Amino acid sequence: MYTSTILKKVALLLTNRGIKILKGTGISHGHTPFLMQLWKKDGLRQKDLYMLVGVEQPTAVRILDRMEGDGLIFRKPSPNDRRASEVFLTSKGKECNKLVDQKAKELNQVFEACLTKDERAEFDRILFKIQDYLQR
Amino acid sequence: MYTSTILKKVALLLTNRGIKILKGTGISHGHTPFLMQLWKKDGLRQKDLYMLVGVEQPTAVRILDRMEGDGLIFRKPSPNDRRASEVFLTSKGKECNKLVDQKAKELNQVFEACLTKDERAEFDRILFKIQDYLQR
DNA sequence: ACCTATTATATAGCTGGCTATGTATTTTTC
DNA sequence: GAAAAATACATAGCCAGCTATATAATAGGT
Repeated sequence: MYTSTILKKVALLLTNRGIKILKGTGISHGHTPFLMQLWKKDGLRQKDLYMLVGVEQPTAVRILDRMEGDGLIFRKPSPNDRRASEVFLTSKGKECNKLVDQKAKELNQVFEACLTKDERAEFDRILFKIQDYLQR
Repeated sequence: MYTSTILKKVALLLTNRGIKILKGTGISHGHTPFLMQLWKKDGLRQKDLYMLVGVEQPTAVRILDRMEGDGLIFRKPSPNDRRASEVFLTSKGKECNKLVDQKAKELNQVFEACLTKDERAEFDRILFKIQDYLQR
């Protein structure tokens, strides 16, 4: 059994659990990494956003389109660069902060439920190591 | 930073690397887990296949449709149950065994390149533990 | 034997990942 | 300063995940 196979399977199981946890909130699991970045710093450009989130530009465009349609964000043309648009949270986008963070913590409790503290620390450390290598 | 976030990000990076590695082979990354099961045991029912692969039934149907279109597999109505179809490898599907396994090994070398043997063993062990928990 | 429930596959339609390409606006280079 | 290169975003179209639902066949209960 290849490590990449099991890793992808676990990621899929986690994603599906995350979807279930978010059901009924009106927030999609694809929105959450964008929301998290915007809660940290509002008014980012699309480019900054998709670099931080780690997806390609057209993926971000479509997710932001839906988030805009759902009333979570709005785009404003950048005053400095007419090619660029800046992304801002609506009040709805700001207010769901606590709810979504609670749901994210709930998902993350999977690890607390099945791993020891040492295992979690080691797991995180190894994941970052792999990420660094793959993004070298 | 949540463990689930970094785990999903690493899985995405790995998936994309796998896609690059498979480019030019005519095999899609979604096909490989199905091929691997069929190399072990040919003539499985669709149901057995998607259970083993760990995806939902409609996901499997569509991937098998494409694999059939690509000449990797064919479906045969089950003699025992007229609802079911059994999935068989074509000669093309059988012959790509070595190539695809080599590509899978190549992808898996990511882990050998950035982790020690002990880290790999620990990482696998933890992944299986999480998988067991999520599939409880 | 029939009617119901279950099962196996297929279809429709959503989300989120990608590459390739288009369009408008900088930025760079000469 | 004009042409070329680069950049920011949008669009088109593919793949792979999902849920909900349809269809056909089998299995079960009375």
